[in-house]
Amino acid sequence: MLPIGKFAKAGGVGVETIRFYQRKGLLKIPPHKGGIRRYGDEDLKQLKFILKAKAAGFTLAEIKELIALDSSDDRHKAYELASARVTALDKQIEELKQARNSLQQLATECRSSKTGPCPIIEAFDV
Amino acid sequence: MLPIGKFAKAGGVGVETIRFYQRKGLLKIPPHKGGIRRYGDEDLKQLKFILKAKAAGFTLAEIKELIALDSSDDRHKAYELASARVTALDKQIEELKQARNSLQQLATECRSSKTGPCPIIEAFDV
DNA sequence: CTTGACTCCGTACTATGATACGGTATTTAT
DNA sequence: ATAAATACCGTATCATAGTACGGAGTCAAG
Repeated sequence: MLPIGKFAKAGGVGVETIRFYQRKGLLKIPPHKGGIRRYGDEDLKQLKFILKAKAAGFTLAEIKELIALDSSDDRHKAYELASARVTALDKQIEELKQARNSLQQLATECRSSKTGPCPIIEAFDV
Repeated sequence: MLPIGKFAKAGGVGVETIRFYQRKGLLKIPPHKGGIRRYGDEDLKQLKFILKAKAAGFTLAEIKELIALDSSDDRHKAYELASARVTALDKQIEELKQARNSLQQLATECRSSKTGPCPIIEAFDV
């Protein structure tokens, strides 16, 4: 059972971020045994979930919804949220890949040739 | 030569966004021939560049830098910015792919089985 | 048994990227 | 030639996701 500082560190975020997520209702505030609140495995799991869901492009509001859904029986809603995000992710991944390739080419050109400006704006003119 | 409303529409953004980019120095403010400013092909190209660079994950501040660089001869800086972003994009694309797969699986499970909650938090427990 | 680090909690501030408002001026369509 | 739609510009407000501050309380090591 960790105090907030260790808990935050275990998740790789700052203390203030924990408190922020608590205020938003994404993490519950543990009962305090004598003044200082302590966090356990479940809390850490929840925090890691939040961070991964964030990395998947969910907003905090959506994550809150997912957490509520996690213990509910609304499979349909869960399915919808997940598959909408899969679709959005597919689109985004494609976009990022394209952008990546444009940039890679730009980088290569900028490195190989010696003089004159890099046509940065042109490079994205796909 | 388009007035701001048509120009914004051509780029798929709102008028206020154009004005915002102008204030930020990402778009230049064209001279006004008799009260109303008009935008041409170059402006549209620049706007589209901004939007694509944004999609590539550059911040507006970085985009401003890229635009300045576009007409400068600092190939080295351009190379650095581009390749740093390529690295970041590769990482992000990987992350998104993982997230995508977790979600896809979650969606499938939520659809196929009929009862009980979807283990949403578990699903990300990779 | 104190001193320094950590916690608690409320409130305020920050950064980023827009969006909205409002008064005046100018177009454009009828 | 006049009314509705646009444009101009400065300033204000918003949403998201934090980050910081400050005073009071608590804990742990020397």
